[in-house]
Amino acid sequence: MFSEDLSISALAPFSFELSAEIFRNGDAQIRKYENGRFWQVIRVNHKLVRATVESCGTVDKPLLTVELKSNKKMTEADKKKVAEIVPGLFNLNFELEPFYEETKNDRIIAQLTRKLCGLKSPTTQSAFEALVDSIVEQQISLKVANSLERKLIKKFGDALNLDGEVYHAYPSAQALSSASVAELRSVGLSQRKAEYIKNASTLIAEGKLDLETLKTLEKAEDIIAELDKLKGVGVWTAELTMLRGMQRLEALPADDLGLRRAMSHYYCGGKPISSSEAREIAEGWGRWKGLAAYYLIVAEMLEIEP
DNA sequence: AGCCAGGCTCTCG
DNA sequence: CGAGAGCATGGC
Repeated sequence: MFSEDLSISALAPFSFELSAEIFRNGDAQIRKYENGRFWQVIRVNHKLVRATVESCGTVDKPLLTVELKSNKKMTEADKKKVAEIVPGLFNLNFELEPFYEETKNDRIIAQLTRKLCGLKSPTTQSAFEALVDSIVEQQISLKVANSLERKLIKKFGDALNLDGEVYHAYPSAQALSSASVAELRSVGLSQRKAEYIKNASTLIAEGKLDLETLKTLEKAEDIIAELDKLKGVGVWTAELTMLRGMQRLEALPADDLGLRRAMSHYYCGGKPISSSEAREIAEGWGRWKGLAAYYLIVAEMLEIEP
């Protein structure tokens, strides 16, 4: 087993503890945060590497240490690649101050951002992962979806064996493309979702769809429109893919039940709201409405009141 | 037991 | 076109 260490800085303010909290009840073989340590398998130049991240700085002077373990020897080029990948996972280079400035007129968001200062939203290593997860999560409860996602990852994701402990990377588009619909269904997916996932994976594996280019489009609405063309992908799935997998935080997923619950909790005394009411409330949230939405969801999860 | 859960497509009228 | 059925599994 080979081991390497490096340290990575982040734009302040950044709270690693708050930002990693969302992974607390993750799967230890996939991605988890526990006792101040976050780990997951990442793909680095075709090698599988377990990255373990800890904070050794503060919110105002953030610094992270990353420990890498692999069965293959890692080069300087690999370490350099990790120094690009890890900041993406936690949006380390996103500047929060302009976001805080733009939302200061919304009393509730302003108070929550103060209590959650330094919280950044996570991003999957590839946009593909966010797309597939979002398709899996359509309509069903998050508990069911998480169970299906874990099965999908463990069945189709490459395994990394370190000292007898097995970890899984997220399945590649190639792996899900070459699986049969029946195999995909065996993890509990419906016929339709298995077809959607196989279809999107095949387009990507064949180079007919490039999500990593799509995410650079200037207008968020163009990204959503492009994703929406995929079979099985509507606006909700497109917005979640963008927010979770493309570091594009402009979209407000107003159709999202979880967000509407959080908004109703903080803005309407728990009375259920429609998606158009959600859009009205979010008028004052500035440019990164998806990030404001994330603050609400995390605040609700941590039972923080303004 | 049965209904709903962080949607979407297809089919009818 | 708008409304309605169907989907997979787990929790209540």
